[in-house]
Amino acid sequence: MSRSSEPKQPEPRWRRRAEARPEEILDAALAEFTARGFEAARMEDIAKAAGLSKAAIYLYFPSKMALLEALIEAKVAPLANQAQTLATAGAADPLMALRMLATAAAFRMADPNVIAVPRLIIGVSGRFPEIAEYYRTHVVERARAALEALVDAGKAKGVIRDVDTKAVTRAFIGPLFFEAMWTHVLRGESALADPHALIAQHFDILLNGLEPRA
Amino acid sequence: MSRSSEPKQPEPRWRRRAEARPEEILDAALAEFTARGFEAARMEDIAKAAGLSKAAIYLYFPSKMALLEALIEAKVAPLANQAQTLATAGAADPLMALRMLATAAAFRMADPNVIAVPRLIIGVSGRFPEIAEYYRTHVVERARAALEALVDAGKAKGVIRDVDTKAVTRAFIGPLFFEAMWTHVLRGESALADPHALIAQHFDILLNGLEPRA
Amino acid sequence: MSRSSEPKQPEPRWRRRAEARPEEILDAALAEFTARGFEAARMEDIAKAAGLSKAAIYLYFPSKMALLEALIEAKVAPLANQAQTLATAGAADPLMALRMLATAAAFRMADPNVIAVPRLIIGVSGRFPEIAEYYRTHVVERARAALEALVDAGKAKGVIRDVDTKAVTRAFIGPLFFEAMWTHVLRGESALADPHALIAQHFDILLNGLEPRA
Amino acid sequence: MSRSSEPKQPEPRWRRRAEARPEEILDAALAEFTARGFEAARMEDIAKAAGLSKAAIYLYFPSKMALLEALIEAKVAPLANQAQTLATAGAADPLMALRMLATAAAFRMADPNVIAVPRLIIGVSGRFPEIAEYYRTHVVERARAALEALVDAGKAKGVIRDVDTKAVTRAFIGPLFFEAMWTHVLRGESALADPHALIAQHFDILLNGLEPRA
DNA sequence: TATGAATGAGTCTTCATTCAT
DNA sequence: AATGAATGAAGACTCATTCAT
Repeated sequence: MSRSSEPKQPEPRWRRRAEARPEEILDAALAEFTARGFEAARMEDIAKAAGLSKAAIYLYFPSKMALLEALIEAKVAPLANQAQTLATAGAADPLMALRMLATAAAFRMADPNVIAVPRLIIGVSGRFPEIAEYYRTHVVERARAALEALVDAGKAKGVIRDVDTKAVTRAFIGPLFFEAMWTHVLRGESALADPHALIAQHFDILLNGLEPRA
Repeated sequence: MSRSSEPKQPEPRWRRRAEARPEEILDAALAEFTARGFEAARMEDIAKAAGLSKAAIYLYFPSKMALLEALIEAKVAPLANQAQTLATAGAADPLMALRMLATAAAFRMADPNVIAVPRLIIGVSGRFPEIAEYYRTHVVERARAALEALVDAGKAKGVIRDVDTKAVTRAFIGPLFFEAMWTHVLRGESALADPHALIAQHFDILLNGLEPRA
Repeated sequence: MSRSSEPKQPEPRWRRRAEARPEEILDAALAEFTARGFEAARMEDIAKAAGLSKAAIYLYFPSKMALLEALIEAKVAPLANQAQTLATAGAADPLMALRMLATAAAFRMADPNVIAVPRLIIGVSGRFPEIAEYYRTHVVERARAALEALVDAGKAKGVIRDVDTKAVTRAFIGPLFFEAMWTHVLRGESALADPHALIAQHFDILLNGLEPRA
Repeated sequence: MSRSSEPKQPEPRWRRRAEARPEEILDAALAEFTARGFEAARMEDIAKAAGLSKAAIYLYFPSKMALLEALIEAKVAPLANQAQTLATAGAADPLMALRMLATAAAFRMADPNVIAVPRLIIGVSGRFPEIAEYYRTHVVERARAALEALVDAGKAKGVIRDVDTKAVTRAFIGPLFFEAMWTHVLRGESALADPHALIAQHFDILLNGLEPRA
């Protein structure tokens, strides 16, 4: 039990938190990029937001562009995983999985960060198509694939009508995406004041297509 | 001799295109803004694309920002009108109106210019919220209102089930919007290779929610 | 005779001397590069010396490096030609040619600009070996070749002893080069206060080797 | 216990190389300064080459400039001594001394380090005239003086013709200097592939001027 | 109306130098 | 003695905008 028995762990008191820095910087960068756009964001502001001097950022990232890339990559990895998980975990009860997914999505939509990255990508897609492509292949395409797998599973199980899988998927994603843009980019009044009710409505529409009503 | 005898024709040899200029410039600006983003777009490139010298642009627009504003305004006006028209024209047969609308939208989606403005707005929304607001109130809100009017009309006529109007509207717009982003921003392969078929599918899903199948 | 008969030569009164600029800039650049070294020279100072704003330089040269390259090239061309001329023009009386050459060189040595370029090249040779090579092949090697041709011609005519051509050439160039460095780089007191006398001495030494004294 | 009993040996485990450090650093500095020029050389690279961290250099030298100064001084001292020695040691047989000197110089010329310092000085002379002056007074002027002493001694002994001492000296140094620049700075093919033979030729020229052939 | 030339203000990036450990 | 982390100051380069013609 006794910690005292352990040999000396030099563990400098706080090591100037060097290894926390990259993440802090990326967070600051995302914030600035989102607020001002990639081009208009100033390294100095990112630095200030991260609590560093301008020059210090370059100890961790070699350029503004690298910051953007690292940012995308960092934010993308978890999403890709989630998609993977979803497809397998939901295979047992695809319909339930879709329902839960929509509800979860609707709730997370209150967080402006959710669309921060997509929005950023839309902004830079013209100049850096590789980034758009990276996002498409690593996130959107995987998410689509996961959803399609769920729908196909549902169709196989007979719990979902025989509709075009791609169309359903699009019909599933689209409104959520649009809602996010509407709310956080256009700053329109969210229709999701009561996400429960509205998602139910939305899903009802979809489900009526998927699962013909009695 | 005799200049004085002529009526006041100030030698219009080159004049002809003069008043076409503003529009040409705006087109060039939209192209550059879309391709590079507002910040990264260079006045010089816009000028080149419009066939003018950099300085000449300033004879028509006082600043880059003014270019952006004029651009939005110019592209927005027709849309606002269309929305207006739609609501009234479609009142007679709302369901048919919605169908035609979806089909038309799907077809126009092949044109990358369709999302050029929305995309641009997403890009600058962080820095110029007024622009985002302008677009929201002048375009998106009106379009929504028009659609909602159609749906409500449909419900009143009994040809549309009693669902939540806002939800249907979102379910109608969302997938189209998403498809546009997917295709032109992320450069994903369009699911609309055969728009007819797919829109039918999409609409089928919606309609199954709107108009319960037998 | 009458100019008046000619059609309108628009010839703007002074055309803002745009085409004189590049040379002015190069001169300023040479001065700064020589005074401070390539790295330490600031574009702003070059601009100031050339009577322009910093940004204006970039209308004529795309980068500091380009400035250096253009500079070398501009200063090198005439030298290369002179070498060419020398070899042919002097073929008739090689000994006289060498004498005159040495005298001319000694006189021009008073001008600090003479070694400005060689000195600059020595300074940047480590970082930009291509520039050193360019200078070697275009200037030094040609000069050597021209001198060697003269010496060989002299030997063929019997007015120069049968010494090793390369060695003579080196013995001819070396002291002049050293004198230049001594005077302008190390700011030592020139031994050439009376170039005539000293060149005579120097040449006497050489000639006594070339043409054994009675 | 008992530390007190030991004599003051402050644990010299690692000490050994400590006092070699300054020299190692200076060597690294010379290498970098030569390769990139004083301005372009980065302290970090010097540190790396010397096997230290950037900050550690400052424990030995207070600034980059100090590094340059120390460097010059360190490299200059031996040269000054050699010159001193030369003049006295060669007084007995000045002609032989000059011959040996030339041969030795020619052989040492294969080592690129020989001109490293002169080259460096030429590079920084514009910005730091004091350094150029230091080098001139401490090295070049002394070397000249030593050579002139030899020549004068030769003249006094009657083994050297009565030429202008300064001119001979210059004629002696110049070609060697030029050869060094040619070889190591311009990277031209050395004429000294066989130094013996060529020096003989070179010296032959000089000596024929000093000591008229039969 | 049109433009080649010019510039002021700004941004990214670098680097000698210092600091805390 | 040594270093990883940090920064202030500076410089190359860009670009929206203005000016003179």
